[in-house]
Amino acid sequence: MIKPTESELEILQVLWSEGPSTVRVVHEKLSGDRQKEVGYTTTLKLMQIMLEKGLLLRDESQRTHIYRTSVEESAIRQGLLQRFVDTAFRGSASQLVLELLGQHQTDAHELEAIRQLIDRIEQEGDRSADQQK
Amino acid sequence: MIKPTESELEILQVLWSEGPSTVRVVHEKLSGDRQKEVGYTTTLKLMQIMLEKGLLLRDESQRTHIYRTSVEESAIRQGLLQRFVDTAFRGSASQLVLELLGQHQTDAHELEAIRQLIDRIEQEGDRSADQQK
DNA sequence: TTTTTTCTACGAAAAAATTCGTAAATAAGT
DNA sequence: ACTTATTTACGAATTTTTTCGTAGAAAAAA
Repeated sequence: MIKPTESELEILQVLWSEGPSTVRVVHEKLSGDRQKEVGYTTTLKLMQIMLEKGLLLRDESQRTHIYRTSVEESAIRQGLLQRFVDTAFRGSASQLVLELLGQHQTDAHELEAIRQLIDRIEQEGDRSADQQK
Repeated sequence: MIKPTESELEILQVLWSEGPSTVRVVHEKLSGDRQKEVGYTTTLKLMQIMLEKGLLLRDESQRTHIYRTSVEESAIRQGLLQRFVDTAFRGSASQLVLELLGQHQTDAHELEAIRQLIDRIEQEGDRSADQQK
């Protein structure tokens, strides 16, 4: 399974939100947003490694290369999430949500959107026998 | 902030679910559950390090020491979750929930538990809201 | 043109995390 | 008693991740 490291994930985040970018742009975004203050070549090196790993692709037609992600954000997220639920919450999704909604004041609209999603999922699954305890 | 590594977290999980245990017990649990096959002294060393860090406590009154966690599971979970939401979902809790529910792995029980949780939160925010949909 | 800046490549150092071997002490088994 | 097994302590090797320095090419600025 694809498992980006923490630093790699930060870079992926930037590329997902900014689209294909140069090392310079990514580096400055990281320096700005976060309290992540590292040298330029550090970011460069990381992105080169990610290229080797196949996590990124790049356009080398210009001297200044342009990198883009090779993986779907949702695919990575799913993998990370699955792993996270397993390791941090022993597989209990509801426990995770409980914790999450407990600490953030998720606003009413989002809450409602989530509830509707649950309704939809439950309906879809209803054709198979109910599993209620 | 407390930040256990992945291996440390696995050990914490065992101790949270099994209660105070010896290295032997933890080690065997890890060997069994997972495809985590390491030597006994590796587990021992890890737990000793965790002791130094203050992540664990131990009873040394017997030769075979008994370790227990010094931190609340929920406290660790909160920290991990906060970090996870930030790094993997750029801080969007609702996005995380949506992704989570999108995965079909979430079974009916979990879904229902989450829905009830949301109902409860919505009620707290607005007491005159519908109870049922 | 000459100088300065910007970029990539590359190697390797530094830091963090994981792994294990060995020795000494205690306990258990025969 | 004596042999084997279990446990801790400790140091260090290994692996993974992160960091950066240096060199050379290309571009931009002066």
